[in-house]
Amino acid sequence: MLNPLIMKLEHGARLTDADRAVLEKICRKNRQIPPCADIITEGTKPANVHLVMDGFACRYKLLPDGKRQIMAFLVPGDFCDLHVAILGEMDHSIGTPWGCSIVEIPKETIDELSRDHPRIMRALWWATLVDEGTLRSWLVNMGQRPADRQMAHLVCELLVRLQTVGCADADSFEFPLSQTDIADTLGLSVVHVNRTLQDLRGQSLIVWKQKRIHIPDVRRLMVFAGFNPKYLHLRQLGDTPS
Amino acid sequence: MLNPLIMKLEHGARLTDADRAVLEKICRKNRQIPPCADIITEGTKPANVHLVMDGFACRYKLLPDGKRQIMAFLVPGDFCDLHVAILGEMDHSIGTPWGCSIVEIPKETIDELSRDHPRIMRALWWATLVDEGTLRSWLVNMGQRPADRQMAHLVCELLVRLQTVGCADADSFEFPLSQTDIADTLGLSVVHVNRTLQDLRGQSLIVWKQKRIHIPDVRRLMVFAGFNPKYLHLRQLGDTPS
DNA sequence: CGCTGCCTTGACACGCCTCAACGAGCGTGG
DNA sequence: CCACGCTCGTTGAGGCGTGTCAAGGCAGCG
Repeated sequence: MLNPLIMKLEHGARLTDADRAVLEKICRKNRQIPPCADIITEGTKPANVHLVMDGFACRYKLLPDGKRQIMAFLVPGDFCDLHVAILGEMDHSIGTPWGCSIVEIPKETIDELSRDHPRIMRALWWATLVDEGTLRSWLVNMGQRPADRQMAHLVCELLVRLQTVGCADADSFEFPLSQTDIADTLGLSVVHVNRTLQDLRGQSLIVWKQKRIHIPDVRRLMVFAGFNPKYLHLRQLGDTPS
Repeated sequence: MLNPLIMKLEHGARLTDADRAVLEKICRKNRQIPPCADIITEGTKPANVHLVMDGFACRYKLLPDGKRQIMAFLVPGDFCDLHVAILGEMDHSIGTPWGCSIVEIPKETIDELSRDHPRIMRALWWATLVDEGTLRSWLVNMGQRPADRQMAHLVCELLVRLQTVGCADADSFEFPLSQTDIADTLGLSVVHVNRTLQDLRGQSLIVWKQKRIHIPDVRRLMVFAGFNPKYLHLRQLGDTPS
């Protein structure tokens, strides 16, 4: 199986074989995180940089009244805290209610990359900026779309992102989240998520069972959601260099 | 009057007098943007980098059905498109329904900075990451807070950010936006924004008239909004280096 | 076997939206 | 100088989307 980080970065920059070898070496030591564990907690300053290699994690924030807002899903190839060296303390937490495997990369390795491998470093900044674009897209989603299209949009995004790293086939992917997780992502109640989901299933837009989402007609779902993948800034691998 | 960019970056890195002089020089050629003009339009690739020096601008996205979502306010010292060299095409627009003044910085100048002034460059990345933190905070705002607290939170954020660049006094600041702009920011209808505002005024939390917002009791508003400025990652100027 | 977590359903309440109309302020042109 | 048209803020009435509360079903698991 191919390395998801490399697969992802190929969409953000042209890598050489040497670059790939360096990345491959960095990703060697996988570590399994059990379900419901935090990877990084708000207010701390992680010593290493964390990278998801398998499964799902999420950025989230807990409010004083116990509400939780999920602000991003981290899928294989995504960094948790690439920027913490610049920013200092984490202003949110990263956890995995579902379990995942990660790689811990020493900060010094990142420093070495920025010194010796400018192409890789540029690709890492590309990834950070795509994260920001994704965040903006979520904001549009929450602000302007009704619940059913919000949910559809989220599913489209995950399909494309997972395909990019080889973790989804043409019309389905594994999806370990609970309806409560979706509710905290979209700012809806669980009850409403449930009903909306039934509605989407009734329209044959999304079929979700046994921790797997299947999409009978991808194009129809994308139209329904108003999904435009441009914000992910994926370069088709044959494109001219940017 | 002091340069807002320098004032802002002082919160993100330790600058030397030489750094300040370089930044000062970069900001010399102001250009006025008339109200309702776009500074950068979605789908284009700007040739220069744009920096707001006075007034307000905003990142926004237009949906096919005409809805608008404002995703960020850009105040003096904020960059519009620092990252476009890495990302390629803009995935959203930047405009100013209210007029503002900006500086255009050639890309080559940014390249020079990254070669010759690593401290400044680091500060610029800090600014980008703070933008991302702000975006996350807006997501929490929209997802978890009712309209009145959303609005209060937005006002708190703007007060602090404008104070940082010397554009607000202790309890008030100029605010040229319309209620429609606020509605498109928070994902609410104008009518509801209007009523919520009256409610806040009734509680003496916010007084907004003649394009100026005044806050009778800042601490009370922050508590009401659940505002915690940590996400802005402002270093107090006496702090130890990060 | 009886937990416990998750999904599901129903009834009801409320926040927020839409439509529609009107008023205040202001620039423009007759 | 006033009439006009524009934008923006304000109000009212009514409806829908979504939240809350509460209960029950089902599967997984110790």
